[in-house]
Amino acid sequence: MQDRLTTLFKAVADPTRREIFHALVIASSALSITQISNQFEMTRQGVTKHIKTLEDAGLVHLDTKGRERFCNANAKPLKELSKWMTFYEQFWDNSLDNLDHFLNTSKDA
Amino acid sequence: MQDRLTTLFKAVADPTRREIFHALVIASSALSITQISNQFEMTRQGVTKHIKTLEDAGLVHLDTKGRERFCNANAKPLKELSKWMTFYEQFWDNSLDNLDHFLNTSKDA
DNA sequence: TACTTTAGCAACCATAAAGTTGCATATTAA
DNA sequence: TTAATATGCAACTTTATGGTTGCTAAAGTA
Repeated sequence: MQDRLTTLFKAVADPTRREIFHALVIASSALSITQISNQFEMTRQGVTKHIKTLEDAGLVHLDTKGRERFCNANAKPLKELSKWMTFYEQFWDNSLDNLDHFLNTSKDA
Repeated sequence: MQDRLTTLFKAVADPTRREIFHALVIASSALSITQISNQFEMTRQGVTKHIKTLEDAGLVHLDTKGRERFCNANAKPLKELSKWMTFYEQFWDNSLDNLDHFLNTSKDA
């Protein structure tokens, strides 16, 4: 369907999803779908969809206990985004001389 | 309309846009819209739209010369994404102990 | 057993997004 | 001045996306 990087970037491109993810990261314990829903002005089903997207991206892990599903954040996949950006870091501060730097640092690699 | 982080993440969440951006970053000189279009199996208008999105995110700078518009990549805005991720780095390798680390590093801030 | 809570699933809606075609316009070349 | 090139703009199509409502089922509780 779509590559991992795209899945990850899209998951995080939605502001609501970033909020949910953040809430889970700083939560003192795993939160159920309903608990998360209560923190947002949105239906439970809406939250469920976002959780699914985050889960697909590997940013959330679900743990079913009885009738509840507890969500845990997993920040690890963000490493992949960070890694993608690494290449462009060399161009951050010399946007006008992209070529030179690129050639100098990669031609003999 | 939407916050900067969202604009940025969305710009970069599209694989075609990442390709265009990459092509511009490693290009030896600014490329015109037509020149970029020739590198992609897409109409010129399609590319124009992507360029517009990248421009809105600040990742591309346009420079009109005569009837042509030359595009330059600007990687600087990626810093903002990187900055966003910084907070979550502390959770990369201890996804199960999010709370503890968070409390230890931010409670007295 | 009856009631309540947690959640999934499906259908639906509105809007955004990716990409297209067609046409008008400005600039450059012949 | 005529032709060719580079582009923008607008309209349109298709498919995703964010969100909703309504219903069903499973798991606890009284």
